[in-house]
Amino acid sequence: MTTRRAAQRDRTRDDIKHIARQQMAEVGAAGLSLNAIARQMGVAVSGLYRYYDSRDALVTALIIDAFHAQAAAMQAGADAPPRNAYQARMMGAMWGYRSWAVAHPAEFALIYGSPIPGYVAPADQTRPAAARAMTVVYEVLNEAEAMGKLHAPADLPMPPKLLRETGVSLQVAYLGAVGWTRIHGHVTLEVFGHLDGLVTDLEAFYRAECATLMREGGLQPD
Amino acid sequence: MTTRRAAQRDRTRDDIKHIARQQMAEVGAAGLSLNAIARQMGVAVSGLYRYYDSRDALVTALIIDAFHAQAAAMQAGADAPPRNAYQARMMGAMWGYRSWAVAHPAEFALIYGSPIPGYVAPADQTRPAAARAMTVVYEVLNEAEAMGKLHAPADLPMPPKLLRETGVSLQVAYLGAVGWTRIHGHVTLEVFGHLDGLVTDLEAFYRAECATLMREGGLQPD
DNA sequence: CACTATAGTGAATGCTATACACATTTTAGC
DNA sequence: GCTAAAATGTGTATAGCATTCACTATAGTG
Repeated sequence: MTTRRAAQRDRTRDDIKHIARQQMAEVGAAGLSLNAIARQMGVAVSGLYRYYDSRDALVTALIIDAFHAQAAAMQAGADAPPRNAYQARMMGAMWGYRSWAVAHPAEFALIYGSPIPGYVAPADQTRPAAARAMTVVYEVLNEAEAMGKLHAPADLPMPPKLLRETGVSLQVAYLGAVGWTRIHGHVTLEVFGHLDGLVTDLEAFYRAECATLMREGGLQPD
Repeated sequence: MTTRRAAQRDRTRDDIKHIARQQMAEVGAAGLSLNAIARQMGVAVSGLYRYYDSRDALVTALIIDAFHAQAAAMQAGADAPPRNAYQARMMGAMWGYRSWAVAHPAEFALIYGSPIPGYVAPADQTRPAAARAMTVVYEVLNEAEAMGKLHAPADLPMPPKLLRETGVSLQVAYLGAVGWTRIHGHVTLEVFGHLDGLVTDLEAFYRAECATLMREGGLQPD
């Protein structure tokens, strides 16, 4: 129950992650090097293994952090407008998704880019973190739906397990999935630089797509 | 002007790329290893440098091939229906985009996933290859527009340079960009496994999104 | 047929992750 | 306050990686 040493330990683990994020920003997610981290920390590389079992374990920790960070950005965006301004809240969440991504391209690449060579994410740890983002959206949509402000066309069946476990309606699940794919398409192309020269004003373009999406979902302007 | 030796050389280069693609399918794009390729070819790794200046040079070649392969898949999809069945041709191109991606996930990751650590693509070589896919779409949309079958809302300015260089109209450029972001969002999430459990029937879901897109663009059923 | 350009080899360099044995420091129990 | 245990950190060793270079064997060309 001692916390003197445990606290120190946590601090070191955070230091490692912090430097790792820094390096990712420079050299990219897959270029993460324990040696480089140790060098910057002024410590022997073998010592890092006291804090993370392997490079993969560190990557997993970074992935989970990244999912949480993005979800937090979305939550903040969704919480800013008044409670009953559903469209503004949705817009806030979607804007948070993109803002976080363009501000943290390497961490975005880590969670949504190509999988790292030998690495396989331990689903039991990363899945819950990944689900948090969707939860933010579901929350807003649920409330809008309860107020009768949502009229999305859901002409396709959705996974029963998803509906059961999240408790959302068919239309909420459908709109969530459609919304995510659209939003994500723009964001991932923008972050990886594939929209350069194709679009004039990336922010305006994104906003327009979000507006279209909400119109389609029957979410009226507040 | 001899071609005896040159042909042999080209054949070997293709062999290398072939094995590289094979390995990418197993270990992922960033996990590509010259050593592993040489081992499988039963040759000394240093010998590979006679054919590609570096690992990056090989990667560049694979990227260009991948862009062309996907564009070819789209072209084939667009060419299958009758010339004046514009909606079917668009659908064919979009279906080709996704089909190629799910059939070649590693190569898809190579061109649209997170950038490889130290690697920077030589834009002068990869850009033209990357643009080919969009050209396929532009071609169909141009013809549909000329026939008065396209009514896309283009409420945003598009890059003048793009319009000038491709010769497409504002609405075609706009619909192309919107379409790509949507399509790509679904495909990239599907290929990287992020839609598992979120969507019941991935193909039906994709088709529905494509249909929505074309309806929005004013492309009538043929 | 003889010459030469090329293909291919093996060794060397300097990265990387990881494992292990050892030394040092810090904490906990008495 | 002292001692035993636990945790931290180091140095070394192994194995895999990309890349360079000097060298040899060979195949294509004139």
